[in-house]
Amino acid sequence: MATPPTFKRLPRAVREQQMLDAAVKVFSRRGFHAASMDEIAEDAGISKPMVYAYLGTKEELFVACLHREGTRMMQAIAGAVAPDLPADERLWRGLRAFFGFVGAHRDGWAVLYRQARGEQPFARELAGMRARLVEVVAGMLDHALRAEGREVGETDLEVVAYALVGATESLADWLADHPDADPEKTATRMMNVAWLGAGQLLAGVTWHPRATPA
Amino acid sequence: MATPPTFKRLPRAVREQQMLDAAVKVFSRRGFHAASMDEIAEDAGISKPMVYAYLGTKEELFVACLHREGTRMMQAIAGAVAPDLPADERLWRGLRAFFGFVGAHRDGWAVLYRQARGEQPFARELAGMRARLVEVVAGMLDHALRAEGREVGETDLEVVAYALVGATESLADWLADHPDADPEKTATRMMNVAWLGAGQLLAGVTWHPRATPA
DNA sequence: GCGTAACCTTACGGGCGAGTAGGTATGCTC
DNA sequence: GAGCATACCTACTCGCCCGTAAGGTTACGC
Repeated sequence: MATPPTFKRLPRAVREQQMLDAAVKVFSRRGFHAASMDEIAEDAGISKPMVYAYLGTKEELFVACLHREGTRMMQAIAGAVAPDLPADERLWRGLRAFFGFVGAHRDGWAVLYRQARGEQPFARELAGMRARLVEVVAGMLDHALRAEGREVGETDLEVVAYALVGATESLADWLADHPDADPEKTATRMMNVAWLGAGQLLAGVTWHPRATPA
Repeated sequence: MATPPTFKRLPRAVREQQMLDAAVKVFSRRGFHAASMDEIAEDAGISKPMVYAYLGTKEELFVACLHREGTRMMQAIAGAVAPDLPADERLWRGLRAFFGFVGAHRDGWAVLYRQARGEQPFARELAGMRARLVEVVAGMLDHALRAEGREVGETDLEVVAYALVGATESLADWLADHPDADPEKTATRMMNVAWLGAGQLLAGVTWHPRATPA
């Protein structure tokens, strides 16, 4: 026949990646429920049964997206952070890697951050990843604090780490919505907020309510 | 008949509030799509057609939830912040009001923060509220900076404000997941991070990358 | 060149849930 | 206590979309 049409036969591994790409794209735009398997299949240039054959049901497909994007992100960060560097250098490299990842994978970020958060079955999965990040940050703070001979309650540490992670995510979201923004510069800005604020804590400065009016 | 059953006839305004209460509850747990109008109606102790009669379609119902919770939150904050106070006092009161609101309306917060964010039609609505908050925070920073005779680019200001708002939201989320946590104390913690970090900026301290290795 | 296994399709079943049609009871006004 | 408006219900329609059955086509071993 003429036009042995664009339907090239491809090995499974390749198709799977194409499907995941399409799924991430569609899920990020529509959300889990509003996304249709038909649209994902069409966007991947393949028919629906193939998706079921390779990646399974819709939930499993979403989880697969979560895993791929989450792993990529974690590896990007872990790969940038050498454990024997001083704390601020580690933080800086981690932030740079993180914002770099978000800038390069906006769809993936949207799935991780905006979509998976609300839907019950997946929220736990995400909370786990987030918790690991918080733990790492808290560890860095704790390490730095002890080096100064100071110490802070575990909950306080966790909460501050939470705040820092939240601030970072928020900036990532800002970045995702401003395609022209520079990841590097955004990382520098975040570094300023984080390191300077943390520096105060390290120095033992604290704010407390004034007259404590009822 | 015996048992003139619990079906009391109630005026419209009351039912509407009950429905909104139920809707917020169900939406917060299930998310927009997974929530069913039947479940909302049942939870409100009423039948489905009443919901349609009073609040309209599912989307309209969700928007109504967004509006009620959003307005409540904004009013709680605005009511706590007197405009002629010093900046740190205003920030402190705003934070206290905010965390107080979240602690008292965890479901409402979940709808605003976790659910509305991903779904396309509503994201804009939310982004607007968020933008107003960011603007207010940026305004406070700018005001404080000018009082010190310093000045900062508009984008920088916006980005820092974004980070602070993000950190605050993140802590709110932490609060929502820890029912025993104290909103007041959480607000104090956030105040520490925000004010101390901001204080550094006010003082003109900045962090910058060291040797700038490629 | 022919079997066989993997790749890929069209076309359908079936359930779930948004939205509605049409009717019943209750309170309020005069 | 007749009339009317408003609160309220049961029971349906209908479309969308997940998931699958059954069959066609390309490559590859031998």
